[in-house]
Amino acid sequence: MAEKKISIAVIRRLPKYYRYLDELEKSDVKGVSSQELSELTGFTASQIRQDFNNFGGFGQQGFGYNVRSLKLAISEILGHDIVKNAVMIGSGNLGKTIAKYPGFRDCGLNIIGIFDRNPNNIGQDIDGIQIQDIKNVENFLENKKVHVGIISVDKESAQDIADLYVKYGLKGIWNFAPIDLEVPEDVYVENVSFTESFLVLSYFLKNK
Amino acid sequence: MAEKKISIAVIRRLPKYYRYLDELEKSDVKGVSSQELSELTGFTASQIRQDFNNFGGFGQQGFGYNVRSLKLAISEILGHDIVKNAVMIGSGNLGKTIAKYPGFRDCGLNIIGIFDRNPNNIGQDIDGIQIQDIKNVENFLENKKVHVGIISVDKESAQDIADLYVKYGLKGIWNFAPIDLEVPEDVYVENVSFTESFLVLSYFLKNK
DNA sequence: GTGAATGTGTTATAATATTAATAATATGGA
DNA sequence: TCCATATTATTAATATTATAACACATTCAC
Repeated sequence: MAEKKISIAVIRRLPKYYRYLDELEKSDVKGVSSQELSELTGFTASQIRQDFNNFGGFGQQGFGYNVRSLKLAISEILGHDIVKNAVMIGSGNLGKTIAKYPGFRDCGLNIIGIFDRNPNNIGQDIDGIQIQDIKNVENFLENKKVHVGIISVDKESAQDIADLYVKYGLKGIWNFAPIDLEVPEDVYVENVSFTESFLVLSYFLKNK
Repeated sequence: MAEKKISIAVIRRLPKYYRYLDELEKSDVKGVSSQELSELTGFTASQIRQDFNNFGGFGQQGFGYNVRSLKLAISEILGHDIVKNAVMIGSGNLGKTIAKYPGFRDCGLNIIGIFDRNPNNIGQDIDGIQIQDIKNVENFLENKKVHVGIISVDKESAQDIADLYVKYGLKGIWNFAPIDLEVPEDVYVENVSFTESFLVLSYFLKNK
């Protein structure tokens, strides 16, 4: 198969489509047109049709898209339904918040281990997961099937943690530290940066 | 003046430039070339020069860019140095984490009020700010100079909060709820979506 | 059944963004 | 002072992304 490469811009729109399709399905709506989705999402109908066509024609001419099957298709592409075991290092405020965040289960995120070096945190329980001493993390990564490494430590330690994740073969890193991690080609890093986000807001506050 | 519009893609790169320039300045580096910045940021040197030229030539041919003045220029563009008073509604795990997040002061974020409807939270103190009853928020917005509204409530309440912020004339909303807010043209909403971020990671985990 | 209306899939066009190429300019050493 | 070097500013070329256009399949009313 030709494996047409789907652009990152399209990928970043998929979760939004998914969200609305999920809502529609819950409201028992069976079909939806690109025009209707356009009104919901704010993207143009043309773009929506283009996006969906990236992964094969789902629509039915004269009718629109079947909500359920389109949602499933997007879910499939995003790997929504696959369970992704994750380890978190750093259980400060941010780590705890992420670990407790509702709705991740629905994305297939399954945090199976949380580690910290702070003795005050070790032993605490976050939604049924006990925070372990970071000393145990290598052993844990060695023996468990872990797909995603979450980094919620300060920026000084973040690269070390990333190196550790890479060493144990994790291919996905979810990084909350405000630093650019250096990882091999085949590892994907998804950054969440509060500061960068806020600065963009700051820009528009000033220039709008 | 011609007010050349700077594209959003450029704006989203600026915080990263700022970060590295800040580091360089702290290491007492006086000048930097686009080539060097390229190695640091991962953007091409050509793109970096283009970006900087969007807001006037700062470089010196044969030498590069002056770290300090370039940093100041970017800071100026982002409105980094301007104090932005903010109100937060929703002081659950996420709200508390944001409120305590270190480094925001350096971006000009100044949270002056935190509100919640949960009696268990009201009265608690977050880094010197007392959580108030949400009943008081209208009065607060009426009387204080507030620039940014932070939304850290669940998605069911988010639109109501947004409406409230809009009603009191705030022009910037920092939204952490997983929903697209409807606001007038002149209000800018910056979304932070953990779920969307994670799903992109999920995609690459599967397709890389 | 037939024809108008709907709405996709696809191709064409336009707009943006990125990268490359080149001309211009400051620096520093002989 | 003049030349070689470094490196920007600017223009040009390319690639990517988004929008528009339209032919054609499907539905639905009559």
